[in-house]
Amino acid sequence: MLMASYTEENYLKLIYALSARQPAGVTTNALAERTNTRAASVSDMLRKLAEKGLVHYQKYQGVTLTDEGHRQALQIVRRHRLWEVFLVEKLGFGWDEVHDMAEELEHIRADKLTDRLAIFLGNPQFDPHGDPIPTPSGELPATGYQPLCDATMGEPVRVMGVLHHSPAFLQHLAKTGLTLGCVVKICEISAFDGSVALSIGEQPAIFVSYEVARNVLVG
Amino acid sequence: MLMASYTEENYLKLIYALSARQPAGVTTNALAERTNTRAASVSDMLRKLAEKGLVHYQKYQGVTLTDEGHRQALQIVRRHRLWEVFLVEKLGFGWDEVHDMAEELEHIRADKLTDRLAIFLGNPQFDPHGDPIPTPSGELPATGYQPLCDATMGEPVRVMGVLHHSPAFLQHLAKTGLTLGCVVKICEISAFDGSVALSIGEQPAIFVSYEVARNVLVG
DNA sequence: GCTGAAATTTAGATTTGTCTAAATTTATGT
DNA sequence: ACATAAATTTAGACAAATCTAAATTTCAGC
Repeated sequence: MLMASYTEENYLKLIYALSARQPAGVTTNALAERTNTRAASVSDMLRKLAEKGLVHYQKYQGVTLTDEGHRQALQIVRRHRLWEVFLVEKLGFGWDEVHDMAEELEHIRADKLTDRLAIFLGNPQFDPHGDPIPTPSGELPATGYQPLCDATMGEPVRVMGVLHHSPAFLQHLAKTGLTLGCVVKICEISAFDGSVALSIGEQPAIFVSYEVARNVLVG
Repeated sequence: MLMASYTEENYLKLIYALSARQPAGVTTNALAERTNTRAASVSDMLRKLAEKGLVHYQKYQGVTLTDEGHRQALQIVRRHRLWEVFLVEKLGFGWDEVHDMAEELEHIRADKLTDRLAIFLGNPQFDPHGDPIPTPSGELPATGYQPLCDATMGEPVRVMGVLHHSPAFLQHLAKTGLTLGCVVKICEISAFDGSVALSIGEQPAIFVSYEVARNVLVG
């Protein structure tokens, strides 16, 4: 009754991720879109996950994780983020290349493997995208980071993470020079289109779209 | 038409492994025993693999790999053995603990991952059990090793590998002191039960069963 | 060469995760 | 409030990988 299949794990992880934006309950359509399946398939799966006690599910009312579902989701997230560290730090991949590989590696459940991997990596607290890595017992270091677009104008802040992990977004960041750890300052937010004028370190100011500023975390 | 499923990969790998002992064709029952499934299920799968062009299959006559099947099997074996090196060399596992984890890791197909892993590990030629690691292009370093039981009496030889990978066997070896790389000499083969008297390095002679001697490779 | 045993395959069913199409429930606009 | 649009669920089907039970083929002993 307790062990989730590969597919079920992907649902748990996705419900966890979308819960941040939809705390009252993740919708069927939102899940269908992100899993590249149809809403009908999602309904079936939610019923099954509810039977297993991994989600709270009321028909037509969206879904949230149970305590057990939340615990399992955090384990998956922990494995995903540890493998991302491995791929970047040890194998030399770029942070824009590792998501799909980590997506497969995360499903290997052997706790001994995960724990030794964490030790091998020096028990990192954050993955290459700045996301916190849950501890073995499921605690998630709180970050208190905020989106770059909400930072105080003129105040220097450090880039600590991203909200999007798509290769396209990460490569775009690389081109603008916005790398993890660099210090930036908002110079101006355009009244015309919301574009954000930034200075990165001592460089002259550049413009990034509001969409970019909304998906970069600073602290 | 070309990509094999997780389960199909396990069949290919197994057919490859059993082909060494049954070059004329691996039997359905042999596969059923090793996959923990029934002969009927194996029949179904062999028909499917034949349709995909991965095996030569004549009803009632056993199965062999096609060139493409052989190529894919070697890729899987390469990944399996590279991950075993990683688990032992980098994460500090014993050689008796790594098989099941490698069994899952081997199914991650990303070539970039496999190639970078090989580089990270220093392009090893042999896994922790002494088995040769196929190259990216599918060449398998020939070893010319022979079972310990066939070694010339009184002649010192070096332990280079094992034919069995079960934790029970490997832990038994550890207890007798037969480790990879150690130098041994056959002192006597018992006429009573085939037990083999060995001296390991400068230590006084010990007895191991014929079954042990048959599954240790020396060269 | 026959005959029974062993090995193998076929037939039909089951489970998992998906689909399409139809039915149902909730939300929206006036 | 009420019609209709949007979201969601149900119904029925399918492919993958397995099973049991029955049928078939091969093999071994004589």
